[in-house]
Amino acid sequence: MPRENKLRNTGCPIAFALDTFGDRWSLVIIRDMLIKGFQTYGEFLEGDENISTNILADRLQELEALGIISKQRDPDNGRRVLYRLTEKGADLAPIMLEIICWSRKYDGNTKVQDRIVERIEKDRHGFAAELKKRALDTDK
Amino acid sequence: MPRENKLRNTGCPIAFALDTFGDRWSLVIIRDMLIKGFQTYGEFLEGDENISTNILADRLQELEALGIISKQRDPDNGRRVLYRLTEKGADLAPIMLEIICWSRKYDGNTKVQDRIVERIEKDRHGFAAELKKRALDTDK
DNA sequence: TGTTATTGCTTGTCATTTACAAGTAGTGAG
DNA sequence: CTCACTACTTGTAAATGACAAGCAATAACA
Repeated sequence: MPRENKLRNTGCPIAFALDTFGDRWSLVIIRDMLIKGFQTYGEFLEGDENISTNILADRLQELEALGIISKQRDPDNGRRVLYRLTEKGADLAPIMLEIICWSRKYDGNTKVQDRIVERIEKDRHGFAAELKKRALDTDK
Repeated sequence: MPRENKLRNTGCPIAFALDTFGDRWSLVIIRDMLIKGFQTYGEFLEGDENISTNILADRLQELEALGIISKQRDPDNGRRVLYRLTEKGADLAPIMLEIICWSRKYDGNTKVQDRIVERIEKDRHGFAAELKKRALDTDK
């Protein structure tokens, strides 16, 4: 399906969200930024899941076009590009946390630190806000 | 990518979840079951998003293999097959609700009834539990 | 009991996307 | 002014997706 016909525009929030990040890689990149604090192409590339370089480049461009992330040359090192979450991107934190809980319940292989889980169960909202703040504070 | 190599198995809950429902259609089907109460192939097929019949058949089989849904012939009408969410599937309700909130915030075209949004904001947990219960109670 | 309609699929074809490998371009450091 | 680092682009073969058509089992009806 060509990219420009990708949008379903049915008014359904689930369809809209899937048109935005409904693929195998977008949320992995967003996780890298939101949870792991990654900011560069190289960091994404060396993540545990071994994303292909062309797919990574494509997704970064797409996520930027969708307003989920922004890019900027590193002022301190001109050959480095810094990717950061926008507010729209950082607001995916609550979804991310619910996904973590679900996977932990149903995947024996999933590893999540106990303190993370406790934190989510005790105060999802506050934890999401903290992740969002941290992601946005790397801005200048 | 061949289906059997699809699993990343990195221990990351986000990657696990995406390996389960990280595509353009799986969550749409689950939404149909969880929110709209759809149960049959024909209902899914006639949904607003116009899913292709081969993709639908493939996803239903995959979701069943993953333990997200179960299928059974309708005892009252032998040419009909009833698809239902398992507990694993119904437990996706909290994720679904967070997605609804996010899309409503960022997609001007998204239509969600005000009472739904109020219900989510007021008591996410209780609302998710209600959706789950309703989905599982269609069982016999 | 034979015909027709309903329901849930399968098959075929072509376009698009993915994974993997290799190569290129701009920047900075020595 | 060469060399390495960082962020990409390009090429290719295989897998997946969308669209259209057809098939099979069950049930309703004559």
